Amino acid sequence: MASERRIAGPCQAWPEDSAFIREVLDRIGDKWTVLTIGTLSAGSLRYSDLQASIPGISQRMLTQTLKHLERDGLITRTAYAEVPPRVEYELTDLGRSLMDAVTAMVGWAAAHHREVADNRAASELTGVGRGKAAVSASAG
Amino acid sequence: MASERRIAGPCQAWPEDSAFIREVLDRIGDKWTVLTIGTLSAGSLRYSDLQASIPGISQRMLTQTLKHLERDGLITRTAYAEVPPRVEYELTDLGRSLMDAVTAMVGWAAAHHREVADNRAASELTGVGRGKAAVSASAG
DNA sequence: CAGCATCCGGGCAGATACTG
DNA sequence: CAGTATCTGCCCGGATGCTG
Repeated sequence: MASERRIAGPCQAWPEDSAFIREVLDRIGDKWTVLTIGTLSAGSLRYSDLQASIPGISQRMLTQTLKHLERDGLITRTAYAEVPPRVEYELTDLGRSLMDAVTAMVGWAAAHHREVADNRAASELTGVGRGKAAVSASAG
Repeated sequence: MASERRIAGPCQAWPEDSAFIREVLDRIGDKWTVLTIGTLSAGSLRYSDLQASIPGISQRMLTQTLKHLERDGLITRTAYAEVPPRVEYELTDLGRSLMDAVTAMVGWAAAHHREVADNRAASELTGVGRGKAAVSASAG
């Protein structure tokens, strides 16, 4: 909604400022960012919950990811000055808007990662995309 | 279509195998991959055209990206054994299906990258997500 | 034209130890 | 519980030089 001013079809060259793609990729293209946003789609969660919900993540990466997301206004951080410290993270509207893209990505992954893995395995056998590729002879 | 068996809503924990997300992120989460797929959405293109269409890309990255995409069955590579060598790359159906996700991502980027940059600048001033964050005092 | 091989610097990201 | 700080290895990614 309210977006595709550019791209979205046949486009030979990028609008010279493909930098904003880099911007977004540096953010949502990150594995941990996607997982974090997806996890936060459930609603407000605290630090330890996030760490528990995202299997392989380290404190460093979780903290860093959360900070970046907060900096960019994708999530909010609420710290309660209690005796047992408690900090809750929640998606902002902007963060939720990003969820659409993330969901599309995750959806594609869920739907096609099998195919990809299959093609990958097949390529290993045939040697496609690996070393010298077979040349399709054609009229010259 | 035919995808969201999981996620797509309130999900506390990832299905233990968030590995497939890593899979997809390692692929389309890459800046050059996104740009390459987006560029190939125009149709069949040759190596030099791709390099010209993607401003900052190096031969190394272009070649690497193309190989990975070919390995995964997202694009096809057709080499013509002519005197002036010519190689054309084209998206497969699988590659085109990925375009939806990529488009969503790019669309979000185009629509909100301004907001993100804005929030980012504002955070720099207030110190949010940077060093010590202000603690919101609350009832215990 | 369409690649490949190599060197090399920078930042990403894990493990570990410590703090409020 | 919710982080911070540091050390370090690894891989990304650019620049260069060479081939078919």
